[in-house]
Amino acid sequence: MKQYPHSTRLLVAIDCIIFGFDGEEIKLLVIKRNFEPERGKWSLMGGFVNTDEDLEVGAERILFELTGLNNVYFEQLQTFGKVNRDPVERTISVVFFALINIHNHDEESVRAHHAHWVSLKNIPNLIFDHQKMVEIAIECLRYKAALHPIGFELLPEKFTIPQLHKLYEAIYDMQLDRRNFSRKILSTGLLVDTGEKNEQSATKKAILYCLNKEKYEDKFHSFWYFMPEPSA
Amino acid sequence: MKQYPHSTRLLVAIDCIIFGFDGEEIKLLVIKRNFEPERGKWSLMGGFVNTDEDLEVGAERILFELTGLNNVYFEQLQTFGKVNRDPVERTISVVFFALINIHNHDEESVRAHHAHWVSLKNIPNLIFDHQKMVEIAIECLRYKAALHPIGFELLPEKFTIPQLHKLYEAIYDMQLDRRNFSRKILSTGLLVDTGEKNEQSATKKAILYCLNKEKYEDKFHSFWYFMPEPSA
DNA sequence: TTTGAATGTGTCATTTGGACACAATATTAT
DNA sequence: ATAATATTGTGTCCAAATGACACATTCAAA
Repeated sequence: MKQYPHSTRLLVAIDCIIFGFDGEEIKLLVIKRNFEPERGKWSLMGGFVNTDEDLEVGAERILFELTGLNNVYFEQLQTFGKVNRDPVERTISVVFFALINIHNHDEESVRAHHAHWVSLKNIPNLIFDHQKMVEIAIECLRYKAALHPIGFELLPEKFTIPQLHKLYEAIYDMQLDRRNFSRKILSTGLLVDTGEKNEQSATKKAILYCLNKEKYEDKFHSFWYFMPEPSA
Repeated sequence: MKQYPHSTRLLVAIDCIIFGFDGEEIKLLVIKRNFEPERGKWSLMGGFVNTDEDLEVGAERILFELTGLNNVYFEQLQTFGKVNRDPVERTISVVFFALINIHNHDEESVRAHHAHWVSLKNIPNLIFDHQKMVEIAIECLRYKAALHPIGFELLPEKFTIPQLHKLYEAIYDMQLDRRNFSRKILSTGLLVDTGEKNEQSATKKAILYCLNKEKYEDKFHSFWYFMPEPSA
């Protein structure tokens, strides 16, 4: 049913950038391709868009295929469309990035796809323009995490302030004063003391917090940096 | 030369959201379609991606076609790919948004395309999902303008602080204290006094400033809201 | 010359942010 | 037991930024 006869149709792919946090570093989930082209090389997880499939649905499908997870946080990053980005045939790639709790994913699927978590500081060479995609995704993560409380997507439901602190240090690859960070995070009112403590600690056990869902939804879309705070 | 034989190719379009500022309001440039489908309805300016054309090049082509302008600020917004967004045939649309000096564009081309500048507060019904695209573009504009000095793209090279003030009030649709705004803008060091004054004013003539190119490039990529300022 | 609107600059109280000290908690070594 | 050590929670201090607001200056038109 082609009704725009004079226009060319192009292959449309989806690539997924999947971030996790192991408690020390931000990690990226990449696969070792066992298919052509570029078999044996590292790449992002991806696939082609099905004819009857929304882009977001395609992204969910691909994320599920690799991680076995269904309700993960993801958003569209950008679309890459340089003419020669795929040497086989011109392909437009719509790129998504996802944040998952690294301990939740299905290790079986990951093994099946020859996937590995790699440190952002030590990313192997990736095929095509995947390197660039990751760069932009990191920048986007830094952006959003500075303005919206999305970092929590990388942590378990219950988490401690020191964990959160390490997470933000990892995202921005910089040292953040522990005490000022704590004050700032607590002042948002996003954190709720669960009454429990992190029993895993070898020293003083930190308080386990969870998110205040209401405030979370509220604050999610406010950013206000250059603009003044709405005074009511 | 199709070498991914089992995948379906899709139509890929580009749509452009073009913002301008008339001194009072942010305006959007929309066209009245004189072609099918939806002839006679309002829509964003767009076109299909050519086979041998990068996405950005396509966007430039479309922007030039409508405005006659070549070096305008634009960036990729997002890609829209709902299965039924175009009733004729499934079409993926990569959306760009551009900021132009409203007084620079080629009125001839604009007339030829039956295009009009409409106020953001009074946008006519647009075809397909173009309404949604515009919503997201406005949000994106607010985002970026809060964090990066992109507002200047909407003004002439030489501008006054009151103009800038009105621009930001228009972008955020809110009142901003004139004096605090002035202080904040001046403290960035981005503005250079040209020594000239706005002769058009009927009352006190405001100082005309231009951008400090160096600081502009410097500051363009810093955003720092949640994160502390780098202390050097 | 006066008037009125717009523009440039300044003041002040409050809040926020960065640097840093110290007390509390829990494990391990003595 | 007790001390030593590492980690966590909370507080203080000062400088800088922010929001609310006053006042003086400039220009065209009355």
